Amino acid sequence: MPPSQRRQPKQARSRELVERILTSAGELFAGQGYPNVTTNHIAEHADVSVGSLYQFFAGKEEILAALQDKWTARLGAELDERLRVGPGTDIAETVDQVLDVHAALNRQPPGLLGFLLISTAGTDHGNGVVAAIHRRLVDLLTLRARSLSRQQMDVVASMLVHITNGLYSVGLAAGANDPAVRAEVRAALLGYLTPMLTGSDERI
Amino acid sequence: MPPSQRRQPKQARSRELVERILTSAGELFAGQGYPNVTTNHIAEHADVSVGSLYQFFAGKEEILAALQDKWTARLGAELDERLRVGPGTDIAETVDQVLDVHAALNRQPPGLLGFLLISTAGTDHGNGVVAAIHRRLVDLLTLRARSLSRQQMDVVASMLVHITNGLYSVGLAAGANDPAVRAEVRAALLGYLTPMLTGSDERI
DNA sequence: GTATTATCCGAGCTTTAGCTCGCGTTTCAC
DNA sequence: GTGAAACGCGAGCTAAAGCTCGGATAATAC
Repeated sequence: MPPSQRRQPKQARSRELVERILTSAGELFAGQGYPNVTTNHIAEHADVSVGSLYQFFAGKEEILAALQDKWTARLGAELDERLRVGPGTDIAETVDQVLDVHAALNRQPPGLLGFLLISTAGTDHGNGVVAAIHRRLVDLLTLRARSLSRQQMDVVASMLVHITNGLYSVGLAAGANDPAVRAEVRAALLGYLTPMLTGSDERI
Repeated sequence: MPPSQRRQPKQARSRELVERILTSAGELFAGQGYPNVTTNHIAEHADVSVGSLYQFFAGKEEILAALQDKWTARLGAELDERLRVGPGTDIAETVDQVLDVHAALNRQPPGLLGFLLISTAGTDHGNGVVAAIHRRLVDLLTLRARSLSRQQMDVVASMLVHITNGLYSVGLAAGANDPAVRAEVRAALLGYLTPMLTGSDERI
C-alpha cells in the first residue's frame, strides 16, 4: 500500500529535500508538540516551500507516519545488530543493550523516539508499527523463554514494549541519561524478566 | 494563581454547566483524540453554547488543565482512602489496590485517565500535576522503604508514576481489564518493588 | 417588586491551518 | 543539444477553528 498518491522522490535533490523535511518535522514535533506544529512551520524550518512539502506528503499525519516508520526501522536494525542472543546470553546484558539503543536514539533530537512511540497509540498506522516491534520481541522471547505459552508471550511482549516505550517516553525522556534513572529502569525490567526466565515465577 | 481571568461559576446552574462541559470534554478527548476536538464540539456535545463555554474557560487547553486537576485529585483521594498503609501492610495488597483504583477510574469514560496522565508531559501545568502525585508517592515510600535515600525515593517514585501511567496509558488502557494484562502489570510492579522493600536489593 | 448581578445564547467576525496551482528551473535520457 | 520529466516555489484561496459581543433571561438581594 503506497503511503499516498503523492510523488515519490526520484532525484537526489528531492530525496535530500524529503530528508530535510523529516528531520525538521522530528525536531519540531519533539520540541513544540505535535498539535502546535503546522506544515508551514515544518516547511519553513526545513528551508523548503510548502508547495514542495505537499508534493511528497499529503499532510502532517503522513509526515508523522513516515517518521514512525523511519525510526522504528532504525530501532529494529540497531536491536538486531546488538542482540545476537543465544540461549546462554545473560539477561542483564540484553537489557543493557536494549536500554543503550533506546537512549542513544532518543537523544538526537531529544525525546523524538519516545514521542513517536507514544503517538502510535490509537492510529491505524501506529498499530502496524507497534505490531512490527512486537513480533520482533516475540521472536526474542521464543529463544529465551520456552516455558511460556504463546499467549503469555504475547502479553509479555506487550509489557516489554510498553515498559520501555512508556518509561522512556512519558517524562523519563529528559532523565534517560541520568545514571540513577537508568539504573531504576534496568532494575524494573530485570525484576520483571528474571523470575520469568529462571522459572522461579509461580505464574508459569 | 487563578486559572484565568474568566468568570468563576457562582450559582448552581453555572456550576452544573461547567460540570457538563468537563464531562463532555473528557468523553470527546478520550474518544476522538485531543487534536480532533474543538471547543465548538465540546459545547455542542455538552448542549451548551460556545459563548457560555468561553465565559468559564479561556480555551481548549484550560479545559484540559481543569480535567487534569479534577481527575488527579480524584485519583489522589481514592488512593488516600484505600491505602491506609502501616509498616506491616503487604506490598502485593498495596499494588492491587493501586491497580484497582487506576482501572476503575480509567473505565468511565474509557481511557480518559490514561490520556490525561500522558498529556501532562511537557506542559507547565502538567508538571505541577505530576509533582502532586509524585509527592504523595514519596510519602507512601517513606513509610515503607526507610532504607532508601531521599534521592533514591525520588527516582523510585518517578518510576512508579511512569510505570503505572505509562502502562495504563500507552496502549494497555484497552486491555486494562483483561486479567492476563492486569496480572503482568502486577508482576512488573512487584518484581520491581519487592527486592527494594525486603532489602534484598544489592543497590540499596 | 425592583435593582443588581449572574447566566446563557448563538450569529457571525477573526484568525490561521491546510492546501493548490501555474510557472520558472533543474536534471535526465537520447 | 533538446525535449520530457522531475523539481521547487510561494502568493493566495478555502475551510474551519477560535472567539466575541450585544441582547435576552434567570437568580439573588433588599
